[in-house]
Order: sequence, then C-alpha cells, then structure tokens
Amino acid sequence: MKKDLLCKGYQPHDVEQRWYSYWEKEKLFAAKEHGPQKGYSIVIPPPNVTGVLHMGHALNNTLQDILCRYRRLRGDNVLWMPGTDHAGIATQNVVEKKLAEEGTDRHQLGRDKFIEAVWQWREKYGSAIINQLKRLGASCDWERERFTMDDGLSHAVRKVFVQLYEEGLIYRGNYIINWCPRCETALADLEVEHEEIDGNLYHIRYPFEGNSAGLVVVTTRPETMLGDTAVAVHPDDERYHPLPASHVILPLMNRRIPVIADEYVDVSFGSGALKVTPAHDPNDYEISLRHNLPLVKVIDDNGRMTSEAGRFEGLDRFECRKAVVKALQAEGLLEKIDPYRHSVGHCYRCKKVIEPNLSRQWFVKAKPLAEKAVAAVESGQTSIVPEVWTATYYEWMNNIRDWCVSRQIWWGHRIPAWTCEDCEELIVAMEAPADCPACKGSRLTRETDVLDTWFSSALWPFSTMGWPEKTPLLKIFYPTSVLVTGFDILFFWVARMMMMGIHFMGDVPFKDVYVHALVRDEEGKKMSKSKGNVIDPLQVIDTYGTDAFRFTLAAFAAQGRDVKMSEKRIEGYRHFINKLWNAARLSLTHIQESYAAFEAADLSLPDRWILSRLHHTVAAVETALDGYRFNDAAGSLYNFVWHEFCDWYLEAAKPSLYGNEGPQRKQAALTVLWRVLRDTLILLHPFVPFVTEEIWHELPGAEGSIMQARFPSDATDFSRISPDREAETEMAHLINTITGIRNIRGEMDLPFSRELDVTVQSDVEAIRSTVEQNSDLVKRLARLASLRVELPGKRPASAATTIIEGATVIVPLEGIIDADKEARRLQKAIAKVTAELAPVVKKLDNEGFLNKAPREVVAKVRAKQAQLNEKLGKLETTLEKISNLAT
RNA sequence: GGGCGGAUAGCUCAGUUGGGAGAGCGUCGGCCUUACAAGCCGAAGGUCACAGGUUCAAGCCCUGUUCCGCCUACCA
Repeated sequence: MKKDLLCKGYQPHDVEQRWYSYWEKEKLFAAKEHGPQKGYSIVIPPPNVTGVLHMGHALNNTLQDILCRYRRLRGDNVLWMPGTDHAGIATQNVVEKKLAEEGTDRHQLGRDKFIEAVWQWREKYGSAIINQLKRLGASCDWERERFTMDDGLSHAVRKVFVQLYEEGLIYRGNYIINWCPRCETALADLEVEHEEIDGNLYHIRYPFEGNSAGLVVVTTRPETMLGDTAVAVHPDDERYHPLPASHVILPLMNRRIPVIADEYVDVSFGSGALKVTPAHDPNDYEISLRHNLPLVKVIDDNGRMTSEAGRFEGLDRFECRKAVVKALQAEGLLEKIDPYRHSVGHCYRCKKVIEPNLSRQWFVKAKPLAEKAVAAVESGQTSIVPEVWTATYYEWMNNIRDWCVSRQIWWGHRIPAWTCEDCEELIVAMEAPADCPACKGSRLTRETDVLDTWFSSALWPFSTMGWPEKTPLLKIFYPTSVLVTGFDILFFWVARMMMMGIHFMGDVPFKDVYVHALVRDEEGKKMSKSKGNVIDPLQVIDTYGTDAFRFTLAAFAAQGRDVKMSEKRIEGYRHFINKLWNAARLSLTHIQESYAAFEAADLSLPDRWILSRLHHTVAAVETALDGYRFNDAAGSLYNFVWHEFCDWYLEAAKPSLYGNEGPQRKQAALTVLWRVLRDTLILLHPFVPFVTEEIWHELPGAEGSIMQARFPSDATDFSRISPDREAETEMAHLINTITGIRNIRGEMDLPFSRELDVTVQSDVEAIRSTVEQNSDLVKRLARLASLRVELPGKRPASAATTIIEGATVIVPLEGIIDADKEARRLQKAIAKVTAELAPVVKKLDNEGFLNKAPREVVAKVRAKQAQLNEKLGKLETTLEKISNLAT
C-alpha cells in the first residue's frame, strides 16, 4: 500500500496541484488537428479579462469540463477552446480607476498611451481568471488560448465589419440611442437594464401666446422641457377640436413652440397633451421627423445642461430637474406633482441612469440576419436545451431591432472607417487607405469609435479557430458540438453568434445550446457583492476541495431550476468524496495486481449483483450525460458508489477478500472488485477528476492517466458485464431479509453486540435456497448466532416477526421480548399495509379500470393486492399469537 | 403592457411519453461491527399551493385563482 492512501481522510490540496500540472505537462488537454477520431468541440464563454471567478463561472465551466472529459473517455478528439474577452467598457473602467488613483486620467495620457496602459494591465492581471479556471480543473486546450483583441481575432472583426458594410448590413446614422453619461458612450438597447423606480409625474402648464390658460403636459423628466420643440395632441381627441391655439410659450425658455396633432399621443394619459423633446426621447424624435421639428439638445454627453438650456447651463441633469421644478413653482406653472412608479433605464456596467440622446452611431441591420438564425433553430440544425428557451429565443429574434455597435470608448476594436476631410467621403476598409477614392485627397481621418465588445464575441466560435483562413481546426471542429451558457447572455451572445456564424460560415456555430441556470444563494437570491451573500468559489475549493465542489454543482444542476448554493451542501458532497476515498483504501489493501478475466463459476451472488448494477449505472450515466442531465448522472453515481458498492458489495465481499473462503473465492472477488473500482473511477472522472486520478495511479494495471482510459461501455471487455436479473432478484431477497432483521433490532432495542437466532420461513423455493446458500452472509450482516431456513410451520409464541416479500423473518426471544411492545409494532405494520391496500382494492373494484386499463397494469395491481393480502394475513396471525402472551 | 418559470417531507430539491410519492440535509433512537464517527444500523415525517375539468386512473394533461421569481417593453 502506498503512503498517500494511508491517510484516513482525503486531502485534496496537493493532489489537485500535482495532477493538474501533470495533465498540462503531458498535454492531455490538447486537441488533435488530424486523425481518425470524431471531433467534439466546445468554445468557452470567454470570461472578462477583468473578471474573478464567481459561482456562475464555476457552474458553467464545471459542466463544460464534465462534457469534455466524458467525450475524451468516449474516444472523441476533443477541443475545448479557451480564452478571454477584452470587455471594452468594463476594462476601460478598471484601468481608468487605477489612473485616477495615480492622479491622472486617460485624457491626459492620450489615446495611444492609454491603450498601452490597458495592455500592460492585461499582461499583469489578465491571466488571473485563467488560473482560477485551472484550479477548477478545467481541461481547456490552453495552448490555443485566444483573446478577443489579439491580432487574429481583430483581423476577423475588421473583415466582418467591412463585409457587412459592403452588403448594406452595417450603416451609420443619426438616431436616438441610449447614452451613459458616466461611461460617456452609446449602449445597445440590450445593455440597458430597466428598473422600477418611485418617481414623480410633473404636471406643467404651457401658456398660450397672450393667454395664461394654455395646455397642461405631464412628464417624469421636467429638465427635458428645456429642449421641447412642440406640444402634441391626438388628432381625434375632441377636447382639442379644433386645436386651441397654434402655439404655446415654453415656460422658462420663453420659446414659441407649435401645437401639433400626431397619432402617437395616447389620449388617455394625463391631459392628452404631450411635450415633445426630439433630442432626448426616441418617440419624440420620431414625431419630430414627421413634423419637421427642430432638435434642441439640452443635455450633453456628461449629463450636464448645454448652453441651449439657457440659465440652467452647466447644471447636472438631476440638479437641473430640481431647479426647473423650483422655477416653475415660482412662476405658478407647476400644476401638481403626483408620485409615479415607472421604469428607468440604467447602464448595465456602471448602473447610472441612462439618457436617451441623439447622436451619430453605427448600426447592424439585424432583421435579415435574425431570420436565418430563427430558421436554423426551427429546422433543428441547432437545438436549444432545455427546450423552453426556444420560445424566448424566437420572441427576441422576431422582434429584433437594429443593433447599435459603436462605442465612444477607447479600449476595443476601432471601427475601420475613414472620412475624407476634403469631400466627406466615407471609406470602410480592412486597412488604412492611402487616399480618398472619390477625390484623391490624402487628408483622411479615422473613425474614433470602437465596436461593441459583443461584436467580437459574436464571432468567437469561428474567429478562435483561425477564420478567415481555412484552417484544419475549422474543418474538424466547426460547427461546435455544444455551447454551454447561462440564459442571461442568450441574447447578448448566443443569438448574435447564431447570426454571425450562419452569415459568415454558412453553418450554425453549434449543434446544441445547453442553457443552464443561475447560481443563487441558499435563499434563492441572486448573489451580489452589495448583498454580501457571495460565496467565493476559490474559498470553497480551499475549504472542501475542487472535487466536492464540482460534484455539488453537477448534482444540483437540474434543468430549468436555479442552483441554490450553500456551504452545507458542499460539505455533504465532500463526505461523498471521502467515502469514495475510503472505499478505494479498503479495496487497494487487497488488490495486488490487475485481474483481467473472471471465471463465471467462481462468482458469488454479490459479485454477480454488483456487476449487474455497474452495467446499469454505466448506461444511466451515459444516457444522462448525452441528454445534459447532469444531476441524474451525479445521482446515479452517488447511489451506486455509496449505497450499492460500499453499503452492500464491500461488506458482503469482505470474507472473500480476507481469504476466509479460500484462494479461489478470493481471486474471484478481487477480480470483480478490481473491475468495479476501475470502471467506477472512470465513470466518476468527468465529475471528480482529481481524486479519481489520484486513486487511479494506485490501482494495479491502470496505465497512464485516467484521462486516457476508455469509458466502460466502449471498453473491449465490457461485453462480459451484462445485466443479471436473476442476481438482482436473489440479492433483493437477501437485502430484504437482512433489513428485516435489522429493523427488529432497531425497534426492539437489541444492540448489535447481541447475536440473535433467526428463522426464515418461506414457501418459495427460490427464496429458501438463496437464503440458505448465502446464510453466512446473512448471519454476518445481520449479526446472527444461527439461521434456520424452513417451510412455513410452527414457530415460537414469543418472538418478534417481520413479514417481507415471500417470507417471514422470526426472531425468537423467549423471555426477553416485551409482548406488548411487539404487539404494538405489529399493529403499526398492519396499519401501514392496510393503508397501502386501500387504493389497490379500490382500483380492482372499479369495473372501468378492469375493462379499460392495459392488461399488464391490471396484472400488476392484482399481484400487488395478493402480496399485500398475504402480508396482512401473516401479520394478523402473528399479532393474534403475541396477543395471547400479552398481559 | 406582453411572456416565461416555480409552488411536492421541517429545509433544499428530484420525479422524461398519466398507472408503485423519492433523495440529500435536518430530527429521533441504537452502534467505537478490523475502509470511512467526514462513519455504520434503524425510525418518524407529505389531502404533491387552491378550485374545477378530462380519464378506468392525475404530482404529471386542460381551465381558473392565489402567492413568489425572472425576462421583455419607446405611455409621456
């Protein structure tokens, strides 16, 4: 026995480090670029370079790793493509914060220097999350690690941009977009988080010219009134028939603005009169186009009031709101303020209130791309699992709007567009043009905007594989086998990858999309730093070990339900790892070599039984993983290892293993034990890679890494293990007998140290012979002095009795048992059987059931009735006997 | 406003074509039985949210209600 396994408890720390470096050194994660094997590929959802590993990453990457390790065991050529995302806004924010601490900012540095600083930051901190993924055991092909800003991917981004522009699928224009005054950039609609906020509805009177009456408009953002260029009413609104006046005077600004009629106005809201601020509201902007209204921009890109805001110039937008309200009150034009709960958009990066703002931006025309992406799912080229998400996917895709892809930040892929200073020609090209193709002028200025981060990640499945080159990787691994992701980025990322993949590769980016749940805290709340309910995966790994953590994640990853995580649950699965460890310790004290084949004739009933159970477990794990039912796979393994292998098989096999039954039996038991342990380790390896690798190297005959093993059902010797129904039935008889005796022990307070004499009576030949042939086993596991097996007949009056299927277990306890107590025990059992019998009888009394239910169902219920009746009869007889003794 | 999901044992949750209500943790009782006290053996505990319907049969299918949660939306 090796020294590592002397430890009574599994110690994960050095084990994890040791084997991870071994795997890397041996290049066991590497995908092959040629060879006969089937390709299986996953691209990692690239974490932000600024990121630190959180529970979401842990779940996401554990599931991917399980799939990759499983497919390797199945003999596939696996590519798990790793990498990180440059995360434009997030990274820029981090570096800007750092600059602020150093007393400078990006404007002082200038664009080039700033970008250099970001790259430096990335060199220094960008690999943090990669190392954290390694601690999780992630078996990515690290030598292929990519970054969305590296040369190859940047080239792909430019290529895609230029082609889309040339195809008319990218355009530039002035529109109202979501502007974050904090980040000083435009955002896509998706990047705005709406939140219900308690605000106010301000009713403001706009007087007519030379007439104080005027119209009342309502708004939640009074500061925008400074930019109003009209008031609109609905053309069918009779209250305003005919229009009361052609113009009103905009308060505070004393601007004369028209009253117009537009069908957009909702007559039921407020007074039915709508203030129109074209530069700061998307709907108002649309109205302004229809009526040729001027645009007045009163809020600048920093959220401060512009010179167009008159005396409010320079005020912050929220300060201005207060000032405007105060000024209106002073002039008696503020009719009232009602509390009003409404939804307000916030920046998904910095959480500040976004401002709809008019500016010139670049857009992707999404509709034509989305249509094909919808068709691909409808036709089944890509399946979304669980299926409920397909509806959400369709819903969004079918209502998709153009995607604003330009960002006014510095860190990102700079848009490959140039404007000619002389003739204003717009040139979009892969490389900087030498001169203007229209006027031959040489004064060209490059677009300063960069692209949305999600633009480059939309290309991830093919850009990481070397596109636009025709690489072997693309040939073997595109489309990828599955994308594993959380539903929170279904639109941000998955949908856009679908669009880009289909458009540029002519094929979907993945065959399956497995959408997993979110990890929440134990109360079901989203984990967040501000709530303080965050569990740090790295700390969990330190405390409980990676394997325990991974198994917990897998066991709770049921489809369609969030994972509620608590340390207590992880602790429970640590016990499981330890159980496995100790089962291996026991096994390895006996196993001396690899035992290739077993002689069927030498196998005991428990031997045959555990091999049969192993067969079923292999099938269950396979089915579960093929259907992304990780919790089912984990559950099957947990039950097999703990309750079948440890609780029954190992206990049953001990005498054989210790040689008490002769060398032949010992050899047979060792052969089975070796085989079951080996296959169990392989089955478990995708879930708990470290402990299985550690044990593997102690297992005689196990060559190399467990990663190179073959999955049991694919192994050439697996056919010798087959389901054995006879063994399962016979073993059930033994388990029933032993459990029956233990039950009596427990309920009659008979300590384990007290050996009992037991009689088993049965009129079923098969049961009698099974129990008889395995009487040593029953005696040992039930702790008996003697065991008699006989036909039903006489029995001692003073005894405790348990009725099991097909037999009666009798524990004579002359002078020791309490007759009253036994009577109560029997009465309880009778009550239980009676309760079970009721619905069965009811069914059989029902003619409809007898006529219409399938024959086998009726037969099953009849058998159940017979069995329960027999049990009930026996219990009643026994009770009668004992009652005669009771006082 | 639109859409989706959830409600099963004290807690957290499984339950895949409708035919036996399950697990883990917790609780209670008993065990130092030569791998494991991070353990072993046993027990208790549920009108499957509520009200109807379909069916011979409903946790599962249909309708409605209540309570949570999430996504989505340009009514100021």
